[in-house]
Amino acid sequence: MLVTNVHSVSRWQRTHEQLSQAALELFTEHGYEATGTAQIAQRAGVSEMTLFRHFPTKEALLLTDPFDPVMAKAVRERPEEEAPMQALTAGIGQVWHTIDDDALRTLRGRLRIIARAPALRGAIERNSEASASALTAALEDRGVDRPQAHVAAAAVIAGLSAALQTWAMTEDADLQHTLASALAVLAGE
Amino acid sequence: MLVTNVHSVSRWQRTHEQLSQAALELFTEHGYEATGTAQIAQRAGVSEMTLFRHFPTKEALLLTDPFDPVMAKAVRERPEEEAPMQALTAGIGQVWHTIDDDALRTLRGRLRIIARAPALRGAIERNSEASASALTAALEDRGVDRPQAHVAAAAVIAGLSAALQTWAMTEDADLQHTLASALAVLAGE
DNA sequence: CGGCGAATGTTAGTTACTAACGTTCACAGC
DNA sequence: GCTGTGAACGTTAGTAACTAACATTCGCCG
Repeated sequence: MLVTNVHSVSRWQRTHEQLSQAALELFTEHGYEATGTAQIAQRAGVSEMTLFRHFPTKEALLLTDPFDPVMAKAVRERPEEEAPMQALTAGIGQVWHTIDDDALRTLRGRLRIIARAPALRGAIERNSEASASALTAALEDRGVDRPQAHVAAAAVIAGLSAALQTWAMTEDADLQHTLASALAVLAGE
Repeated sequence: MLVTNVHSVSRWQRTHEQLSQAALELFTEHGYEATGTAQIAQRAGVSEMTLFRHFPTKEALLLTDPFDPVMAKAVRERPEEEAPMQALTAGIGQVWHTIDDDALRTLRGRLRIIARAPALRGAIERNSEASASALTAALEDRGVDRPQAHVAAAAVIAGLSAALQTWAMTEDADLQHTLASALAVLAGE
């Protein structure tokens, strides 16, 4: 390290971001599979070991969704009489209007990398287990029993992922429109 | 090999089944992650290299679903006026009554192994990309446009997987009942 | 400045998976 | 029965993601 650092943010947080950014750069340049973990670590200016202390797997460098709790909250606050799928689609629908354009651009970039890497085809689903859990809990709070809540949550997350994937790979696609029609389908048309 | 073989089935098919069976045995005995590919190959009486010539990955030893085309056909034959989610749930619902008990038992065994292995949490979803594609195509034939078909298919498959997972891990669960309520939820209740 | 814990480095190893090339097996025609 | 030919298999050597154990440096507090 050449310069003495500003100490406003923790050291851990800094290297964490450096790693994340280095990974995104290299992935977009050479693709996911053609990029090695050692290579990423090098660009971030740390050792390979440190990389794995920050991210448990290579995949984890791509997947960070901060939207789960927000969606769960929205679902919990839907009117009681709505059926599981209705509450989910409605809750999610209103949340996605609140995300700023910058976050959407980076999200789109990540989705593109994922779509281009065969080895990552199921990565979103695997990652979004967390999202599904959050939504399952939200439904349970509404009185839906566990298995059914799990089914509905998993289904909606999968459908949402599919829609986002399409959006990311289509050149001139409007997110709001894509999402709206996807949620409509999920709600039973 | 000690005995000269009967030639009724091809050599390839025989080792293929030996590998599959050896894997299932070892996975149920020691779990998925504690079982090495070399170990599986050894029990099957072949080299590790041969294992990977038959199965592209370690995961592939577990995943073989022959139900896709049947479900797709059923969906295609649903009445025209049904919405995507309705056609899917109805079509799948009538297919699952036709599967014999033996197939269900082995399916259950496999699902249990998967559920017990953290590394395989998303394996079903990843594998069922094929299933999703088949259902997407079926919906397209019904006049649904591609993105929406993809969303609905991915959602239903994910929900179905979740239901099967619950069924496999619950001691005294009736498949037909579990499936019925899952499909009901997906259809919008 | 001195110390103490957090963050990182180093080394060595395991495991899934691949490439290149040599070897054996099953079955055809002679 | 003998041989040739291609499919199936073995061997060796290697890559890449990840892990464990232990040493080292960094950053902050007294």
